[in-house]
Amino acid sequence: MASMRPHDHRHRTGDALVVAAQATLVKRGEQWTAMRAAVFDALTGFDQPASAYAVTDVVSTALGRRIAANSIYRILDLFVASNVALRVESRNAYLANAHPECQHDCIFLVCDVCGRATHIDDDGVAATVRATATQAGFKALRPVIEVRGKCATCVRIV
Amino acid sequence: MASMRPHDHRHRTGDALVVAAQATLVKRGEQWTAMRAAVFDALTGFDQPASAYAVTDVVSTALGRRIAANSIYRILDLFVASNVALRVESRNAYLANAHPECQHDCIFLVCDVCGRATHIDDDGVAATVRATATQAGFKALRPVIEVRGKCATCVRIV
DNA sequence: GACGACATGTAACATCATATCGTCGAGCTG
DNA sequence: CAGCTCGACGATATGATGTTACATGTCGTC
Repeated sequence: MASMRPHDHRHRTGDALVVAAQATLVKRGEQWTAMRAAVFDALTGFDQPASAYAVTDVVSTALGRRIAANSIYRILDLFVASNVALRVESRNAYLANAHPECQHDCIFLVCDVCGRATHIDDDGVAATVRATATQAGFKALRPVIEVRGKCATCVRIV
Repeated sequence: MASMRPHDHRHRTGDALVVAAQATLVKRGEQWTAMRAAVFDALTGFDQPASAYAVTDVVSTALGRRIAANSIYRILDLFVASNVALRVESRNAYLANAHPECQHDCIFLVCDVCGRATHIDDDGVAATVRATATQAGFKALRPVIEVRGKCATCVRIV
């Protein structure tokens, strides 16, 4: 199946990722508040996409006081709009974007066994999907490409 | 962008579609009850993907008594499992499958303006997505390919 | 210190989905 | 026919997800 090789930017992790996220937000004229930092920290602390309420719990614990879910939603929405976080539509869940500085139509491989999601950027596949939409007279704004199945680890185990 | 031409089975409508849906269910050893018929009718009555609760309202009106949401969910789940209905993940909504007799990884073009969804079957695109997952060591079971954007009509209007 | 802009809090509500257990009727079997 | 089982559906509750409206806080600036 001919598709461009995914380009090989590094997927950032840890502090470097936080710095990148902050920079991305600031570049958009948004603030990097303690609250937002806490939400982003919470996101990076999960090993799989987290629901807004799971994030709420973690942030509440981290800050030592109860945070309302809608505050978290606001921030998650901002993050998604700013490409700092991503939303897995088929799971109603969020994760930190490992490279907020570049824009992709990303693809999620979501394991139905362990719940983990692998985020890959294959611009070739995305372009194919977009082109198909265009052929149908449709103006593609945001492709949602998620593959439900089993990850390499879980295929062996289950 | 090379992709197979979508094959040209007819997308069924109206009574023919109901018959096809019924046949599909029966072939799986499932019953075609009055309740299920009402749910399917409701689905075909919408011009866009409908939420389970919207279906509930329509079915309740049609039957002249209040139907509980969980009954509708049961039936919708059965329909989806039987390929008689499809679920738009990015909208938490359901629609009747225009050709329940054949299995596809279908693609939705979801208009964010008017809410309508166009259902296309491009096995080439789906195969590309599946292949990409496979390359990553992932066992693809159910690709979710939905393109959010504007339909041809709404692009002109808005 | 008054003001504006924006972030966050509070509360209520709306929507989406599942769990559990009870009832009913269709079809089987003795 | 009596009694049984089984699948479909009902009733109720609850949990999960997402939104709205408005109040309050915080901070930079004049």
